[in-house]
Amino acid sequence: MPAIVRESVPPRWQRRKDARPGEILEAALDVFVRQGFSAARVQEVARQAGVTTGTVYLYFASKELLFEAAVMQAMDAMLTPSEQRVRAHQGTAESLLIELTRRWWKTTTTDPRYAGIPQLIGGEAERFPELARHYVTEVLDRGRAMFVKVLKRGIAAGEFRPHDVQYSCRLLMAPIQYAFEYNASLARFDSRKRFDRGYLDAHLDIYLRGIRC
Amino acid sequence: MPAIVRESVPPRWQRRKDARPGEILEAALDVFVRQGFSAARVQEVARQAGVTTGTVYLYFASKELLFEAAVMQAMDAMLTPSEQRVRAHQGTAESLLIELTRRWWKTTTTDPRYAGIPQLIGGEAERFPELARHYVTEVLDRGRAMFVKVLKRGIAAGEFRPHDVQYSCRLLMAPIQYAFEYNASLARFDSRKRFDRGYLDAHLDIYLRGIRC
Amino acid sequence: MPAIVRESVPPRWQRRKDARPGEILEAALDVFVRQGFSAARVQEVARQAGVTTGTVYLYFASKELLFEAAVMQAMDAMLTPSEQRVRAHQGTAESLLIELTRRWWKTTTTDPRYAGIPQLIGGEAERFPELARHYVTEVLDRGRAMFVKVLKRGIAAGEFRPHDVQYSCRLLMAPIQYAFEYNASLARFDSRKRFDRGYLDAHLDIYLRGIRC
Amino acid sequence: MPAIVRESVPPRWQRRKDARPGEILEAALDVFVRQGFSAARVQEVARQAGVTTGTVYLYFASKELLFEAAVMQAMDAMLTPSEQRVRAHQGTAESLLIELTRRWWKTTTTDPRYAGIPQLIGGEAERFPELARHYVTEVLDRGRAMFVKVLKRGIAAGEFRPHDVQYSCRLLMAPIQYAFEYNASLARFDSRKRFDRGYLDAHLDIYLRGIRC
DNA sequence: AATGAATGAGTGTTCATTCAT
DNA sequence: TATGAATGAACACTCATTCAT
Repeated sequence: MPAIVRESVPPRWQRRKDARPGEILEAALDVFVRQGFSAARVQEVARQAGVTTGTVYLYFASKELLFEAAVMQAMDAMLTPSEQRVRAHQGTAESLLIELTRRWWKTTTTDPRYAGIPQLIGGEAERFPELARHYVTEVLDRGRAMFVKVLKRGIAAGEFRPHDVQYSCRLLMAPIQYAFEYNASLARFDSRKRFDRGYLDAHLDIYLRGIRC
Repeated sequence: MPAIVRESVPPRWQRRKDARPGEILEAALDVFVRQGFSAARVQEVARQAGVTTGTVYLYFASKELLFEAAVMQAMDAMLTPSEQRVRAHQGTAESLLIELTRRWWKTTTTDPRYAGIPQLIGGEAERFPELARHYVTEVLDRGRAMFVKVLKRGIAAGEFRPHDVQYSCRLLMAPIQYAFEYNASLARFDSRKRFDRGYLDAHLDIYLRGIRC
Repeated sequence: MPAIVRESVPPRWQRRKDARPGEILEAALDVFVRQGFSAARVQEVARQAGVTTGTVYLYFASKELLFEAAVMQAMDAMLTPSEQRVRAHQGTAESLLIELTRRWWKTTTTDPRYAGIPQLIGGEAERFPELARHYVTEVLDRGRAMFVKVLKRGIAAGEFRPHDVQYSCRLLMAPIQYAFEYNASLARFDSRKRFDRGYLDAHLDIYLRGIRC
Repeated sequence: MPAIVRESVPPRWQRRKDARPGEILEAALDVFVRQGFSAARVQEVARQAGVTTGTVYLYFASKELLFEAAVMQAMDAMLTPSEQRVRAHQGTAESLLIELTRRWWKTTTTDPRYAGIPQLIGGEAERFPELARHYVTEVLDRGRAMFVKVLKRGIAAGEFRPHDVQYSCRLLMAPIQYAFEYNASLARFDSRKRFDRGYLDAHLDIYLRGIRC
């Protein structure tokens, strides 16, 4: 989801200059997504990063800070620079909506490393409220704002019938987000895996029919 | 002569063999949903159930079995008992769809104890695959089958345009399930809490327009 | 091993008049011999005695006292009234020695319930020194005294050559006691089980040749 | 100007990866022999080894495995390395028998650390059958085989009268093994401690007279 | 007397964190 | 920097003992 230029806020989860911290964060993200915060073992993170336990603590003062840093980095990576597309786009709102949605789907399913992040954040919201708040305000709200802009443009242009875009933007996003979560965790137990490309097409088909004039 | 005043010493414990398991399961569900399996403490479950740790192990042989029992019980309670409505219904497929959906929404939001279960199951799918499989086959698949039946009936009756109901049933359910998960975890960090009744109405509005002939 | 009339010493390990305590003690002995004191479970004792846990504590104030009572009772039962035979015997010392030894062997192997007691006492000597002392003074020393008496008589009669009977009595008993312990624990892992009747005969044969004039 | 005095702060711990396992095993053996498996506390083992509980688990995955390792090591150390003496010996079978027996006695009483092992193994045979089997086949059977060889040689040479050496080898060993066990546990409650060097001499005296031609 | 559900102190074990090397 | 052996606090689980029934 979108984002433009990030102001240099120096938060707790600072990244060092070297490559090491990055490798550790990548490994951490993987382990945390698969196991959750509590079940994840720092040693396992170290092993996957190809370092020893002590090294992890050389860069991150605690497991909690490692978690925060890993998730923050992942969230940053989720903020795709799609907002520029919104400004630059010349065609209909509908075509833009389709393009943005397809790109989102493609990005996430191509690199599924981050598909489990939202579920992880939701699951650890009790213990890491700051992270949850960050996700809601910096990732979700920004994505919503982008879609809201397009939906409003479509209404203004007479493409879409007038309606509460706060709801419709959520209804555009929810099936996609649900699909990502499902594919990341439960899909493997489902014999009828239907959260595929056809699912997205069906979604856009029904959804767009539903909001057109 | 004053009667001897018996100071009512409350007994150190009560003997309630039949009630205990249920109370423990209820407490366990609450704790597990909030903290996840690993972060949850058996002692905390015991405390919430009003017993000591040992008592928990009197009824459940291990933390894992306690978890499974709690989630299983909750899943059973989630099983939509609406299938009879589908058989009995006389009106249009659309009206039935609306009724079923509204009932589902109402049940879950009225008794929000179970709203976090799917997220919990998804988060622990790696560690409890059996539970995940059970959820997919016994809860999700049955719910899907119910909606599929109504959608097919609607298509047959000419209410809905022909389409792949495997997708449309998922698209009917996904926004609702996503809303439940969101409300159970992230909503509290969202200043614009819009996964409310209006959201459901908007969903039905857009969705039904989208599949009508 | 021998003993005559026991003076009525009222020790901690008092037996109640009922049958219950006896059944519990019997079960306790069995469990303690098989598992040792620490590994034994009071519940298991109760189960084998056909009562519930609480009942055990109705008769024995603690697991330790139960253990002491069980072992004491068993020791009492090991004290066979053979000393009378020593006094009454008319034949040679050798024939008496053979008779006493065979009787001891027969008694213990016929009713192997008590074969494991000495090993149990030895294993728990650290924790139950009183019991160990009792075994040494009341069981072992008495048995030794009996055999010493016969050996001395044999020497006096010119049957056996003069020697230190403190040693020879121990050397008469040791192979037998070792055989009991072995048969009670390790024999089952031994493919060549040779601590049988032939072993006893060989013992008497070699031993008697060794002490004869 | 006085040199700065460095107060020698002792390090919180030493890093001794190679030495640790051995030290822990030694401590473990001591504790297990004295208390038995169940009564022994891992913490006590750690304390005696001069480490913390966690360190024990760094080298041994569980209390059971620690037990097995400790007993196994001790058993290996018990394996009579006397077999070469049997092959090399030039004198009479009797003199060899005496030499082997005296050496066995001396070794065990000089380093009495291992005197309690057989009793420990016997006591835990129910819980650790593998260990018991190993003891019987690798320690007892090998010791027996050694003595059997010498006894047969003696019979062939006309030193000993013909007899079943399976029994006589056991009768040679049993009084010694019993003495070890006794000295390791009950001897301290015995006012007449006679399982001493004189006991061994008496044993050899009687036994050899018993099997000579 | 008898029961067995409930207790709670204690034990084995894990793992985030530290620090001697 | 980097290591990984060592720590110790915390947790799951057990079981002797109690006591309401």
